[in-house]
Amino acid sequence: MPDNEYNKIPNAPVTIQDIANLADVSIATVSRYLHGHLNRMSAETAERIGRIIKENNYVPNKVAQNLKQKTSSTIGIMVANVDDSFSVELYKGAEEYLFSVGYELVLINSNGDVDREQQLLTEMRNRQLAGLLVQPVQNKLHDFTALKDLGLPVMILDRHFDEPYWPVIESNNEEISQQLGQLIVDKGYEEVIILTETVAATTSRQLRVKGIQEQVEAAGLITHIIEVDENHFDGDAVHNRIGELTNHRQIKTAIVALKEPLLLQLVGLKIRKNVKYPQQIGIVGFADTPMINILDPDLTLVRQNPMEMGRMSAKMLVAQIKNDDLPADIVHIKAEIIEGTSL
Amino acid sequence: MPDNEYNKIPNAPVTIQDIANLADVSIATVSRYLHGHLNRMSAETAERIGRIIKENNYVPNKVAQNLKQKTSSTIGIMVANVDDSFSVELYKGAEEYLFSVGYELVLINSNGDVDREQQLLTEMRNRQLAGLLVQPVQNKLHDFTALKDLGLPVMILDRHFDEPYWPVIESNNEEISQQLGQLIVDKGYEEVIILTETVAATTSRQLRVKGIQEQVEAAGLITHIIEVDENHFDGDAVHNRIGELTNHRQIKTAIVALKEPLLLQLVGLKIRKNVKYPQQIGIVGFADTPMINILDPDLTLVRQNPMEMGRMSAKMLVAQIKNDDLPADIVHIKAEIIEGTSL
DNA sequence: TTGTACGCGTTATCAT
DNA sequence: ATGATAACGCGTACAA
Repeated sequence: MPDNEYNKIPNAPVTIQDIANLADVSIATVSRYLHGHLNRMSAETAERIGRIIKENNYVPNKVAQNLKQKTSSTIGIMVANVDDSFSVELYKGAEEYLFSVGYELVLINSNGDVDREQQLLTEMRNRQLAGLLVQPVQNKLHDFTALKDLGLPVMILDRHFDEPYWPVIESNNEEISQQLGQLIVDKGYEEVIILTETVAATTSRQLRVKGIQEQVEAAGLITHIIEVDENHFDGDAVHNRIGELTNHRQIKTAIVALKEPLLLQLVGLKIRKNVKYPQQIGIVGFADTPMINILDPDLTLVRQNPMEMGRMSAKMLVAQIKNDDLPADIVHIKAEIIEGTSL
Repeated sequence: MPDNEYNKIPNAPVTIQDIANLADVSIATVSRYLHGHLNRMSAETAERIGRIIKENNYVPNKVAQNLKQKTSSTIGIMVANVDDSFSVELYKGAEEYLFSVGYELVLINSNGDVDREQQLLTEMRNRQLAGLLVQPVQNKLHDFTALKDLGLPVMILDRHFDEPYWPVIESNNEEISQQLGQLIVDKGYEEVIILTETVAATTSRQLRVKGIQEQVEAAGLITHIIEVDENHFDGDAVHNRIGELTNHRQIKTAIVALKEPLLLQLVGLKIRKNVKYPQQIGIVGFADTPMINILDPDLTLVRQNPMEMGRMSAKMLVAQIKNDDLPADIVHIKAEIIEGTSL
């Protein structure tokens, strides 16, 4: 049975061979056309091939291309928590860029779970990825040996390891925290309470605490840290603890939430306990979605730029893929302080 | 140059051929092993192949598999808005299932934009997808002819078209809205205000309005509809409009927000305007994230189950892919009313 | 300017 | 019980 356009089953995808047959040239010529090597054929053939491709709206089979070129066009982004808008913004920024340059982006959710992250990393080899963006849950390079062994191009987002290996994209956590500390000092606060999850767990928290403390303690203020578990937030306990540190002594205090959900909790607390700011208590926090402003347009916020982080990391990843080198650098994306009246 | 294990470049992926060489069998035998046809070889060879596969931790190249089998193992999910937690939950449910059965899921964001959705649909053929989950922005089948022509397995999520074509997964919008209407009646409200974006735009809004109105008007209550644009929400205007419809006439009124962001706006409004419920004004709304409860634990909510919707749609999509048929059905996933004290 | 033929890693048919 | 081999759709030396 001859292999031409007359014996195709209906709706079967049209291949480069089909186009070649219809245009009465070889697949090599069609392939050249597809890759823009128009100078290697006559103007007429080029026109003819182009027309026939349009008519049959042929599009090359990416799977075959990938097999031939030993690459895949899909990139993975392993985020710490899809429920967190920060992670979603990382994704959006990366997706926008990658889509524009012909990659697809697969979202992988480690869900803030160390074990799940570990498992996904080992399963990584099954997926056929060209590269990986990671917002890690763990912070030791050692935990990522599975990934190292893969020899895959990688970018680290939002956090960094004890030991540099892959390039990193982060917010300027320390710098912006220093600015925040200075702002608190300038506003005449006398004490600072930092509300956060376990500080030791991530580098970003460490840097934020460090930045604030440095600046604030240089001005002679006292800082307290309240460590909580976001998933088991005990509003009353926190409220009492804050009470101990403030009311009883009539001291003008700034409360800093290092993460959006905690800021949200804080706002909820403020509403229920009917706290007024900023005469006595000032509130400020890290938040990345406009949503929280719907609720309280007056909040003073530190806003990061996760979308830009995603975009930048995607660009650098593609550069890595193309050059196949590993520039172990750190790029800082600037955060900004949006002043409301809550601080 | 002989093609065996001795001339491999370091770190090159190990192939079925490599395993065959090492095990001193043909690739056919290895392939049989991989597909579990252990009865078609001696126990010793099976053991040997298995061991060598482990030792070299070989894993089959999915790209090659896909090329051979004329399928890809990636599925797309085109959501209306990644900033909306509902869409994210759809994704999560689908991903969880698909991952477990060996597919990867690519998230595509139409961003609530009709033009972008249209463009993505036409570009769909470039991506090599096994199937597509769609949470449509448009509601006319006609707008999806590009997709129809592709002959791709498709599931429609959260909304449905004027004309059935692909199977649909939805919340039981009408039913749950009737229950909500009944609850409002039972609680002794005298009027109902529905806060929503343009009703005509999506079927789910139509069904919700219909369900509420049916039940409530059967009991003789009056309903008002306030249509707003989520992206240009004018709190004062809405507050004034509500004022016109309520305070001035001292009527016990229930306000229903058909969508989480609107409920959030409503709560923000309530806080700023210092409204008390439910003596005079009752508030209830559709919301799918626990987040809103952080803010106000007392809210009465209608909670859908988008994660289950995602999971179910993924299952049905895979079934479609395997059978290659199109059961144009509608599956309803139950929503539930979570009673707080705000209504 | 254009065509032939091989290989990418698998699967599956047909031999032996 | 096992092996040789032809596809899958594409890219690209190498020829012509």
